[in-house]
Amino acid sequence: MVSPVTGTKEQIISVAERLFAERGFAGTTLRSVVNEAEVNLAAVHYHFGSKEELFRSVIERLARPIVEKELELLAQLQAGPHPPSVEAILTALLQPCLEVLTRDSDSQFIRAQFMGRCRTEPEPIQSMADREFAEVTDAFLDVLQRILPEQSRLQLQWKFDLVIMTLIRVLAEAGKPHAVLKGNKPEDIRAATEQLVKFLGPGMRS
Amino acid sequence: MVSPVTGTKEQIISVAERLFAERGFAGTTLRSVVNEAEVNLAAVHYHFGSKEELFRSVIERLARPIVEKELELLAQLQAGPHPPSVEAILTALLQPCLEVLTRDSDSQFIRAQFMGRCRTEPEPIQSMADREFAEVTDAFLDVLQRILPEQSRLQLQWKFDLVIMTLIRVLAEAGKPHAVLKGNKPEDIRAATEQLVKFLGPGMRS
DNA sequence: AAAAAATTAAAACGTACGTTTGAATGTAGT
DNA sequence: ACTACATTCAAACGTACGTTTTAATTTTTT
Repeated sequence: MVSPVTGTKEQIISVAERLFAERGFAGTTLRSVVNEAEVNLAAVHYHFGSKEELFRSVIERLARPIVEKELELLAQLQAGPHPPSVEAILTALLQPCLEVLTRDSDSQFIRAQFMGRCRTEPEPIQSMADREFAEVTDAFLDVLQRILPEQSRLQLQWKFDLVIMTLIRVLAEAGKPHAVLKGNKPEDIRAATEQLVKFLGPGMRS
Repeated sequence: MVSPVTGTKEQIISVAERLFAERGFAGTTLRSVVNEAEVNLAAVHYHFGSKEELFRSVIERLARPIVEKELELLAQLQAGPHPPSVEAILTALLQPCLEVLTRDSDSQFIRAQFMGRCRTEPEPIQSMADREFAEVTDAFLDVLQRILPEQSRLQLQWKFDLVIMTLIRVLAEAGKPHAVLKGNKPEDIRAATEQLVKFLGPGMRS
């Protein structure tokens, strides 16, 4: 080993995350990944087996901390004495994403753009991401259903879906001139979360 | 000519629209387009010059009727004696899209998915679509600014962007089990528009 | 009907893709 | 030091891509 800042495997995942985010699955070549990662082409298949499995690895590394944080916040809300407000639930959903997805990114909001890709890529890519977030999706829908019993499950489902889509758009546009999310400083994240909750909260109640 | 239902050029655009929508720009091969369109491979470069120009042609055919309809509805609103409500503006924005994008599609909601692609493809694809809708975007922002003067232009811009993103998501998911938009019948479109306006209207006012 | 222009057709161009191979190198464990 | 294993490397594999070329064919014009 010459002196990679981190291991080959992590290096590949990091570069792949950015390129997949910018150019999509089909638009990203393994050769461009290994060039930027400064590793050998064959290393991808040695460590991951295929391009598709590399994509799955990127999803997993990204999703795990978000899912855990969201489930934790949701559990806290449910443990409280009073049923949580719509706004509190939305905050528990949006905050971890905004935090995790904008953290530790040397350049820009790569992880956010990557998340967006996951929802627009053709199968079987899309299902990979859905599966990774299925647990937290169900949990949130259950809580929402409890405090909004007058709305049908169907309504809650498409509204939740639109909330996620909004979040992803916000993240994908983060840092751009007229974006909600200006930067990745804690105050930026708090401000953006607050604005988004105000934007989405009323519609959630129908 | 053996017996193409319509001209070669239109045939190519129609198939390309669907495949671009399903697989994205990079994920769609010209060979798959000409196979399904039952035309010769060279016809693409004869009629369009390149893959990129083919994509532009798809955008143009799709955007023109929507832009015209939206500008017309907006002009009607402004011509009225009273300043229009947020809800009326949202309806003028959403209705034409829902109508045009779900009309005449033999199979499913292809045009809608295609619109979504335009916003997530890498440059220069994304700018192509932006340019095509720039006029109507500016017009809507101006009207919104007039009736919501207490909000900054910046706020209105990102909110408008989120509305468009929501619309695209609704269209992309149209027809699926838990979608807002159930089908392409007039009553389905009216119902979906109404639900969306209720969902987005309050947030628009902040 | 002949000439001109527009369109379609088949084949090949060079390039780049994901993947595989087999040898070279590094890293433990004994 | 030797063995066993894990990792890296350069090179090549077959395939498919966007594009070009040249000729055949159809359509339009005169």
